[in-house]
Amino acid sequence: MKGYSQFCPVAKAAEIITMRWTPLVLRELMCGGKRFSDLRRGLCQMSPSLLSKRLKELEHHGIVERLSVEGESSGHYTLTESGQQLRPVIEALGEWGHRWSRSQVSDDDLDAGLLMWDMRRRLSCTGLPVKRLVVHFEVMDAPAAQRRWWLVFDSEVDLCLQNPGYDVDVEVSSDLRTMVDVWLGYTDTAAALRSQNMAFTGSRAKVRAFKSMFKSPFLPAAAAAA
Amino acid sequence: MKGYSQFCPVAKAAEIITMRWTPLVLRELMCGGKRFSDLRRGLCQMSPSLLSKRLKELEHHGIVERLSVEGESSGHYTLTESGQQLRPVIEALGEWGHRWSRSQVSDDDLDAGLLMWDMRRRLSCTGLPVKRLVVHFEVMDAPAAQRRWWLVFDSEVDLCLQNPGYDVDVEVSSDLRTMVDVWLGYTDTAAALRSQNMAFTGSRAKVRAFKSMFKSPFLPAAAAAA
DNA sequence: CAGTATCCGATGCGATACTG
DNA sequence: CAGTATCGCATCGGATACTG
Repeated sequence: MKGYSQFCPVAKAAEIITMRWTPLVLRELMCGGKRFSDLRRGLCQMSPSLLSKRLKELEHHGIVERLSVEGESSGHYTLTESGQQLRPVIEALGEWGHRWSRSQVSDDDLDAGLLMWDMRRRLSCTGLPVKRLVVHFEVMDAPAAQRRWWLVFDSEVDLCLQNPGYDVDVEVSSDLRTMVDVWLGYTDTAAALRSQNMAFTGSRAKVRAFKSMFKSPFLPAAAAAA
Repeated sequence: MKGYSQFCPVAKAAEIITMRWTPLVLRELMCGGKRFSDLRRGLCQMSPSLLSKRLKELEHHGIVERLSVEGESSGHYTLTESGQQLRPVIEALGEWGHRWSRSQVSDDDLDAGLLMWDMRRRLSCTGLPVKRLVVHFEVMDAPAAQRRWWLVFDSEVDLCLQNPGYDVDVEVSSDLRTMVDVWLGYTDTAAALRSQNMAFTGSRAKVRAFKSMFKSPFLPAAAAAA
């Protein structure tokens, strides 16, 4: 990308940050992605060569650092101090997007894989009243390969496309649009259940446990918008 | 630009905001530019057709509104509520750029026209102890067409490439790099004068008056960085 | 002045295949 | 798994000229 030939700080920052995919690469790093394959999961439409190129560019600009890990063939990518300080930029983008581009979310922006991956990395199992909770999601209108997911809340949170073998505690079923709306905090979980666009199945106690932790991370943004 | 096929708010916002030139168009609007020609002055390397296209896109996304003005052939562009709320995004970009991309400012990012235009729109003459102050800038190393500028601080601030006829109160001369560094708050005015990379000429009183108003608008950012 | 139309070249980037 | 190399098309956008 050619520069803007302007000394203005907005222009200089934009030259680096606003290249295609770059804000999303930064988002992945800010969400804790470290390995190349972590990043790819959240950037599934991005070709590996382009991801590699962007990471090099970010490294070159001192935003990303590549750390080799003892005993592993490949290293980890992390944000430098300069990269950390881009957080307000990405957050501001996200807040604006949450508030103002809801209507732009088209059907082919909806991807069950990205949704589940985002849940897996943003839901925390701390304070769970049971030792382990196994939740089976069924995305009713997704293509076969993306219909069934298992989230296992244990010491870690785990995401599987195959039944991991444990007994299922809670079954969640819904269409994809509803699930995304709930996850983004546009629709209240209770409202989705009431309207029967979403259903939870399981013992009262397990369902309650699940509800207590299944909170949209976008609720602050949703509240700020209102 | 093709979208990212992600429902994530960061992605949806990035699809719109991070297109080439768009952050700079927004910057211009946020700095008060209203007419097509205002915008062009701050975007001198952008072709009018592309500016027109970007404005249409922004209008289409509900970020910019085009208001026709009574009795004028062309209207004014303004930010809608949604556009106003992009201010934190552009500001965050600018703050990061100010802090982290100083070293990336190359010689051909330096443009006397943009510098003077930015001064003209960001310096305010309120509180000036004289009724009018005429300042002549000479950018020693700029090409002939961009060497000499007059800023007239009156009820309004005016910028001319020709001597506007008034007597000059203060003469400022410097090389372009120094001027930009001072304007961006990287170099203190006093330090630039001491090192003789910049010189002010004029009566003691007029020079003092000028110094009192010639403040970098980036000082808050510079302070935050330190 | 305030834009629009057209053209064409560079290149960004997506797809695919490949390697340590 | 963690990337890299290559290829070719699409498109973005820069230049220029034009119009109301």
